[in-house]
Amino acid sequence: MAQQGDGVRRAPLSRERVLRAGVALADEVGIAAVSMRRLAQELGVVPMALYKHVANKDELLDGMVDVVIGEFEPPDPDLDWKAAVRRRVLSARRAVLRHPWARQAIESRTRRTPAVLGYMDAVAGTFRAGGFSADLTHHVMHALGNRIWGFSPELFDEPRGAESPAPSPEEQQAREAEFAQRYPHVLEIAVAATQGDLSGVGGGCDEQFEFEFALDLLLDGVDRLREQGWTSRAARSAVAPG
Amino acid sequence: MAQQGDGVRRAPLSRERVLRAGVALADEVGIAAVSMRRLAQELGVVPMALYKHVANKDELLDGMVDVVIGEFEPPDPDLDWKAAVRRRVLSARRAVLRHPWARQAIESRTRRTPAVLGYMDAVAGTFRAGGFSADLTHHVMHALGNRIWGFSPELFDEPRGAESPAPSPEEQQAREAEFAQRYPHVLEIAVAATQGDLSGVGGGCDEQFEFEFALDLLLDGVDRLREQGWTSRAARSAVAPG
DNA sequence: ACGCTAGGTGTACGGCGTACACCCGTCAAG
DNA sequence: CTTGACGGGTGTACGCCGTACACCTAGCGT
Repeated sequence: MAQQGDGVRRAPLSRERVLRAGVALADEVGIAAVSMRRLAQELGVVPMALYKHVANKDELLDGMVDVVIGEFEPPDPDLDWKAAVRRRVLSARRAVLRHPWARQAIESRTRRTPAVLGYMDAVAGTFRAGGFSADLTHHVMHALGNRIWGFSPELFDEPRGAESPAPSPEEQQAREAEFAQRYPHVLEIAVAATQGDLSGVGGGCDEQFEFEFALDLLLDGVDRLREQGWTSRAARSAVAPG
Repeated sequence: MAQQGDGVRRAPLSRERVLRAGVALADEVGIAAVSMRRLAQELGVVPMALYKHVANKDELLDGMVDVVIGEFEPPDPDLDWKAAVRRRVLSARRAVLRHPWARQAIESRTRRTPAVLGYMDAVAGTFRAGGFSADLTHHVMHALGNRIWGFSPELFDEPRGAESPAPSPEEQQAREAEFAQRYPHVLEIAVAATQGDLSGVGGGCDEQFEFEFALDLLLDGVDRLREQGWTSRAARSAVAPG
């Protein structure tokens, strides 16, 4: 604990503290604004001090991802495989939504840290326990892809940052008309998504619903394959050209 | 064309030329090594010259993505919807595989450039023409997510960069043993994927097969929904808690 | 009392994106 | 033929970044 009391003696750094501060900082200012210097400042410390706890910035980011993964909650072990996977994935989703930078961070890094492997192992184990062959489990993990992490790319999400603030009503209207002509189908599905309310296309889209839609589509699909005793060998030969 | 001949007079820059050079450079050295300075050097020009053709680096990257999208081939218009989507997506995949940095770039930017919108519109239009409601089309687009771009996250891909080069045979074996104990299911599916050849887990995984597996799973799933006259309204109310 | 070590410090380097002032070749108008 | 505007390449400079390397110091086991 070191002698305190002589003014403002700060708690000692540690890898743990550095990573947590990194997560907190990214939550506040976005991942792009997280730099070693900024993080050090936040911790009341000189930049190089961080390097005693993380090897470099890449490892910092990996560690921050691990912190988020640590927030995933394991599901009730009594659930059947489908419910268990669903719960686990939706818990992952909640964690990722709490840390909006995490999606990007998880997508961009491919380091297989113990936390990453542990999570993948848990998901794979759930399929195996549910009667999936290792073969099918493997393909299912691939098919779920990002969805395992609780997110999927948002096709229609808001353009970031401020744009031209007020494009004048008639210009706005002209722009919409051109859009309708050039991208009729995009417009159409945007309308379907918002039930007619077009203020900010994409803003009215229920991401959670979309996510569960796709997740269940995949889970139901693979359930069917499992029931049918699907194997990749059979699939390959069925498809193989004469 | 300006007078040439007096030695090595270079062709004038243009937005087109800048973007193409950016693509070529990224192909060669990876997206991380593409900087305004490096790109300028490649073009035999001072860095600031680029800013006469692209507003900033972000716009450069958006433009480079557009170049890749421009390589996507539209499918034969006589194909039915499923085959048409499949062809279009697999063509997108080929383009993205030609430019390995593109996946990352597409994932990380959310700008809706005309090229992006045009592509989305074409895909959505194919579903609509195939008898999908705008509603279902919307959800299907979401469900396909990244897959529309011809890629999906590679769960198991190689760690990048060189690591500790030779970890000594017995240490290697100890490491594998620990791995097997800690991540049994990951190991199991890795074995299934490589049919027993564990040299470089993940190296032996047939990405193309995985991709088509997931794509067809989704396409067949949504085909079923379409046949059943699925609507999101019905789905929501069927699931809504009493 | 002594030296080891873990951990925080200070300085410095090379690279980045890009703001801003400049300059020069081309070409239309006078 | 002169002129002046303008599109596009140049040069300099600023403030950020990650991090190598040498250093210092407090606390501890001996």
